[in-house]
Amino acid sequence: MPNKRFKKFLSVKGFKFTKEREEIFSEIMLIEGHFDPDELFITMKTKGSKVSRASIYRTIPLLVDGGLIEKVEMTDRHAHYEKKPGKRHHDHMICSICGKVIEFYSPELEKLQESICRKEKFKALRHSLEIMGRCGDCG
Amino acid sequence: MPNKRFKKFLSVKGFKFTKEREEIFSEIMLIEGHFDPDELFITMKTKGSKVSRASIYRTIPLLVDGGLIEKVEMTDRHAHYEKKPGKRHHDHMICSICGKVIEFYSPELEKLQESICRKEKFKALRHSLEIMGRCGDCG
DNA sequence: CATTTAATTGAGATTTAGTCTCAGTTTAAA
DNA sequence: TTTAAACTGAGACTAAATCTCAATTAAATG
Ligand SMILES: [Mn+2]
Ligand SMILES: [Mn+2]
Ligand SMILES: [Zn+2]
Ligand SMILES: [Zn+2]
Repeated sequence: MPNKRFKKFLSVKGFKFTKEREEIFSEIMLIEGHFDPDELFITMKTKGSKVSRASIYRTIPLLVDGGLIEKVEMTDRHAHYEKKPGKRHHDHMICSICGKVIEFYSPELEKLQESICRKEKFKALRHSLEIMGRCGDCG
Repeated sequence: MPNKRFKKFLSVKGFKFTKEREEIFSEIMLIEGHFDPDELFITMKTKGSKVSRASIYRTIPLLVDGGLIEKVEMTDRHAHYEKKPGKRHHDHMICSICGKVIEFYSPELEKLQESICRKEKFKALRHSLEIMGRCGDCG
């Protein structure tokens, strides 16, 4: 389970493996698709969790650093994340009419980006590509 | 001057060409590189402008819609923009160590994106690609 | 197991980017 | 001109994210 990876990451970094962090982490692992910290907080609270909003906002960057989730930074005013393993990297098309999000992955595009970075002597760690426009349904 | 383009855009959309909008627009055109709305407000205020923060926040989306500026949405907590004409579209590599921003433009990459969108029946209007990592200087 | 200490927590205050309200003003078309 | 709709500024408001600090807890050490 990815639980092991999280535990490992924490100990390597000298952070503690607390029940709050575990709870937050495993709740996130249940989520299919995007989530935002506050909606996660509400969900957990509804389920009876005592974990605070502060702990959620503190744990999320740890998970990002540990490579377990990634920021997808939607068009909205607040940050969105999604878990990384289980779903390989992909980019987004976002319809500005209906809000639909089309996930896509193009190996050619990824390759091309890598070669561009190489040319600039830039060591890419992650990237975010969002294409805004109108989806097929919205003409 | 791009001023004409802005005026045209406003009249086509049925919006009014006010002195506030003109002032904001021409101030932006003076800026080389990125800016954020609040720093623009301070700059203008310092120069003696009476334009309100609200008008700045109201005018910026108009300029984006009109294709005169674009959101670059930096890693920060608030939005950044930059003027579009004079400088053709480009994407960004951002060094997470020193913060350096490398602007690049790859016609191949743009072409590839277009063809991917066509495949999804998605009509792309704009996009933002940010590659995070470490620049040459930062190893 | 008991001790110790630095990390972590929750509650709520604080910050701040961005939006909204509304009465008064301005634009531009007629 | 006149007129109607668009626009403005001041400041209230919203909400995402961060911070504060006293109390708690993980986990290393003996
Ligand atoms: Mn990609
Ligand atoms: Mn591009
Ligand atoms: Zn759509
Ligand atoms: Zn650097």
